[in-house]
Amino acid sequence: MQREKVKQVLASESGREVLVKGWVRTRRGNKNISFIALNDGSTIDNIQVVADNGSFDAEMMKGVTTGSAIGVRGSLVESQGKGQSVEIIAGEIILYGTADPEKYPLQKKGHSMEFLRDIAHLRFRTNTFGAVMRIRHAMAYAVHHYFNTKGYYHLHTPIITGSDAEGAGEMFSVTTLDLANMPKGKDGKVDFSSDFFGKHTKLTVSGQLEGELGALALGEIYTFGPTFRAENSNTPRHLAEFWMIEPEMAFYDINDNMDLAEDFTRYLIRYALDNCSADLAFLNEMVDKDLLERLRFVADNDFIRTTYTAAVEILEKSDRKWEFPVGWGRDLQAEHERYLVEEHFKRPVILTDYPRDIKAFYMKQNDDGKTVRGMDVLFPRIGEIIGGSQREEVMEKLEERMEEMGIPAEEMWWYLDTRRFGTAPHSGFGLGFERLILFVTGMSNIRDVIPFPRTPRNAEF
RNA sequence: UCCUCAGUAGCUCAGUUGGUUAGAGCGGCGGACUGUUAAUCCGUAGGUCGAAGGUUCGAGUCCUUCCUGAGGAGCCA
Repeated sequence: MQREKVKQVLASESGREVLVKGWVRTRRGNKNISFIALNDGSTIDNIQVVADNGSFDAEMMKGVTTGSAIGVRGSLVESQGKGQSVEIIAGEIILYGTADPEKYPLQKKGHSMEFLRDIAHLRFRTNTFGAVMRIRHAMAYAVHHYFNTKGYYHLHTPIITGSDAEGAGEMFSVTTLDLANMPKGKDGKVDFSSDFFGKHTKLTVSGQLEGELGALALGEIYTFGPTFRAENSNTPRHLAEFWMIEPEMAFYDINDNMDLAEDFTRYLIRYALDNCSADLAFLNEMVDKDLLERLRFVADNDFIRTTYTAAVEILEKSDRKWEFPVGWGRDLQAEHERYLVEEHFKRPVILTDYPRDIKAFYMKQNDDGKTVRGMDVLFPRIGEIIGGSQREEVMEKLEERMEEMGIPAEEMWWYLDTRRFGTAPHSGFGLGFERLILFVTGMSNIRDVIPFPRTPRNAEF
């Protein structure tokens, strides 16, 4: 007999034999009858299995407890009780694996997110993490679908890089040298010439620079891969290992870039609303009562687009007391961004044209000599979800900026070659995948939207 | 990394100005109930009070250091 997924069984007509396999969420009942809520991960909903205890081996039935894995063959019938439309009257129960109730850490009752983080290997078996992981999958699929439909190519940029100049944060070193006995050069520094790659290599902090190389030949590309930042960040919005989506497009200026960023994020949110309704309904009920309303609002309304300079004026005119000073040339603090998004505009905001001195070397300089064509997309609750820019395509200006900021041009010869040979206007951005999932699920800590979070002092599992 | 708060049973927490034998709910276990929905009811076991020092006749409670976690800030996606 063919096994069916709970999702299909729940959606199907009663009056037939079915076979399901999954994990027991709860078991209720008395001496004579058992009600088993069975979940197989295909949907947040459980199927109720009704078992006449007398018809089954008593020793086997003792093993059917919360967390155990079972298979059930039986007839699908209209439920006599309330709370579900159909249920399975068990004809045969196969006990695959028991879960000692005295030791199994998951209970019928809710657990704190902190506790579940300590048992991240088992937390997939909770309603919340099942929902989050199904949504995470749907969002990853939607990313690829979106770009494929638009003619973008998925480019696999390297995880291991020899470049020192990505400039997006502290990096993890990658080496096969003996850590207890590192070879030293005459200057006392580590000599990497005998290392695996013959040079000092690190884990990537961004695929952007390589992405630009692809875009300036293939037209439109995107990356979607892991990214590593060795920053000692302890916040609900940062991970040391996270996934980032970085589209890069030839012949796109900053306005085209903004159009894409907005269309892309609103598409993803609409996709979740259209395809993850059961999981979102659960999260809306149990995690964040405003979730669905917020998602619909963002999907249905245009983002505000304004400049850094205009934003500073808004902040200066407000009668709010700022913990950090506001002024042209200063970077916006979290409190400033939150005010703009959550109180002043009350919707997502795209800020552009930042002072050049607070942004990266590769951003295109404006004619005013003061600002660059960078853009940040700011979302309610989570702040910066996207950072991007039009890239500087003029060789002389790029070299000048690198010189000013101490970026070694000789190590970046391959990057500069794209400006040397057939340079063209181009743009791109980075979307933090986990921050997107945070927004879409209504979860409050980024460690709870990735299966196995890597944060300072934590690489368990 | 900085600031604030927290760490007591498997989980979530209470524990008074320092005072006898450290409590509750849930979960587990045993029992009752022929249709339950986080079932209900009765009973029961379960503790190195984060760690190490210190103050005191006496420390879960006060002090010091450290560890761990959370929230805020910075870095950013």
